[in-house]
Amino acid sequence: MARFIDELKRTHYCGLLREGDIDREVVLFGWVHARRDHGGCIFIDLRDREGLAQVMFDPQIAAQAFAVGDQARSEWVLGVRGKVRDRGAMRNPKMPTGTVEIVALEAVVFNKAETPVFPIEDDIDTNEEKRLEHRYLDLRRPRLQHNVMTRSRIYHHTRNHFADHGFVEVETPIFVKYTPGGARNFLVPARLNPGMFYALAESPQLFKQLLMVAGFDRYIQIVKCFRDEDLRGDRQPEFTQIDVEMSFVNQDDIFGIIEKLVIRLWKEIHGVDLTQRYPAVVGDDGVTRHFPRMKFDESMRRFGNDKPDMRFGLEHVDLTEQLIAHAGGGVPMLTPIAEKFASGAYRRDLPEEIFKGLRVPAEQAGGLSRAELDKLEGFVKQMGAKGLARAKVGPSGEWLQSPFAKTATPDFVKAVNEALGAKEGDLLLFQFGPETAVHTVMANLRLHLGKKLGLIPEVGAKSKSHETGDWNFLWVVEPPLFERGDDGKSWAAAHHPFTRPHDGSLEDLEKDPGKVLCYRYDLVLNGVELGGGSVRLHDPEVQKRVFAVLGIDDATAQEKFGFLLNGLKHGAPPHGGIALGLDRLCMLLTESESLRDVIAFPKTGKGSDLMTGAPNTVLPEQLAELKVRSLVEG
RNA sequence: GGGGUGGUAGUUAAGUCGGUUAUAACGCCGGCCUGUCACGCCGGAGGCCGCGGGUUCGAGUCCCGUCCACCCCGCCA
Repeated sequence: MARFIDELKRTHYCGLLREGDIDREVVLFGWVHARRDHGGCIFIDLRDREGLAQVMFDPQIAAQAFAVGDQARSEWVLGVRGKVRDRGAMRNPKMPTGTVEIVALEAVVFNKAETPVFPIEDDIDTNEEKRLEHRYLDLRRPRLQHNVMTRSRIYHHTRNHFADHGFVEVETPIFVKYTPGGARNFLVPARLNPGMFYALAESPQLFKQLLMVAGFDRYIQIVKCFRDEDLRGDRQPEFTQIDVEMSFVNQDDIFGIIEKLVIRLWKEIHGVDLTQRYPAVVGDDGVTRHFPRMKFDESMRRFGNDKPDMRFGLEHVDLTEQLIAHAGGGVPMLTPIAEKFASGAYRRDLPEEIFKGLRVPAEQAGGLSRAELDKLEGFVKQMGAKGLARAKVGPSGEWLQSPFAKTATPDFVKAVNEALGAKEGDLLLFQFGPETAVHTVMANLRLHLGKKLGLIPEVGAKSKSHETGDWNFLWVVEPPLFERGDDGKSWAAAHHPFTRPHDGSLEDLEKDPGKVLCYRYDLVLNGVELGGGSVRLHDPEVQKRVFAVLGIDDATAQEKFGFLLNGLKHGAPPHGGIALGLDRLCMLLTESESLRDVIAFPKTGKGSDLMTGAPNTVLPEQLAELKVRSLVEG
């Protein structure tokens, strides 16, 4: 074996051999991808991270090499010295290296391998469970190799981009002080301080603000974050953010640097020039903008969430005004809501209950059978909806097959039809009740219908979205600063309490907290939240007023966030920042269906690592050393 | 925390109304084959039917519980 590696160094990656290498003597190292034995001669497709190359073993040419090829099996690790030759008429147009093959002159078995649990190729239908158990095999598959290497290039371009713009990369602690609010924290027992715990940082939020106070001016970090919440296909307990903070900037400045990064990444990774779709627009204020912006309020009204997928229609229409104007329109289910508005119990500008409709145009609605409509009702019920009122629009605009049809007044029907733009054959779907519930149901219903009706391009390797340029970016801006607390009466910070209120909203802080907007923003791509951030509150007076609304007194604020507040008192520059979800960015750039496909060693929906077996129980002695007792029976 | 789907050979699946020896494809092993590239031909091995209880003369199949994975809601920036 000493000859290979010590004397014979690799000269080429298998997957990169081309016609230009013909007649060269090469040394290749790789895995046996496939072996075809013809008795006299043997073909082996040798695989490395760059791809496959066909190696031909001929006993007439090299008996020693042939013996290796004869013995070799799937996934054995080989070294081959050989000569590249033209395959002539025998070329394989399906392979990038298909015009050439390597005639083996000398070969070595570095290692044998057990029969692989599943084939090392794309488009396998093996359970994800099996794939995660043997992740080292899964990662050998070309698609995951590509994803992991693409991710590496994303790190590289991201760091270069920020370095080019004068950003300083700083590491912040992972073991941090527990701060209340937001996501649940993972806790780490502090052995040197019995009974005490560190929290794993859910983000470097407070530290990056303090780096601004420290004067670093522009901060970047590609950083792991930890949140102990329930998981999804697009959520992991540990994930990576591109974390950014800048001093002496406004919202436009932050958008500018992020838009440039995104444009650069799409150019470098996909070769797509996003500026064709999103050319620079210089506003009256002299600021250059690329991506469109939408106010939070408009997004909720039209799409029911703050991350609209604008690649298709099926927008929502708020019909609460029509409901009020027609006193419930004769529909018993709707009348109580109208009465609440009439009596003044509900405000029109901040309604507690609303009535929304969604129109499925006739050409798409025709494809939905009665049974499928009933299934839709099941779909919304699993999200807590009481039902899914619907109506088919008749020739004269009348409602058919509808629970509202019997009693709805003609004027109300007409008003609703007009608001929705309803035409004959259209299907109308309605939802009414508490605002947040209606929005959740309608937003999910819209996405569900979009997929079902084929209005959203398929995600995955077969997707052509990077070719057709269906990359739909959007900034969602100006959300409310506060939302109702769990009790429905108090106020809680919608983002975090250090977000700067909108200039025009300051007078509402005490009068009408629900109306206060703020400098917070999310970057959305094709309905996926890529990241978000805010301009921070650096005025101690306004900060005090915000805490007052939240019911946090000075002592409590000091106890919870003392270190940040102290920092802000010592000369804090105006600052703001953003964090982009790197995993999601990779997912979209590699057009993967799951976050797990862009993370080398991901965890399952219960947060376990099927390969290593984490988390696991520990010995009583280990707990004792940490002064921790488990409540679970061993 | 709630709902849905699934777990049978190494892998992916079939398995009817509860009834003889649990099927198939791919993979694997052996033999043959010098131009294959989804190589081909002949032969063969391979099973705790997720786990634990129950019903029954008899359970892969029915019932109860439990574990695991995936998807959705809640939760989560």
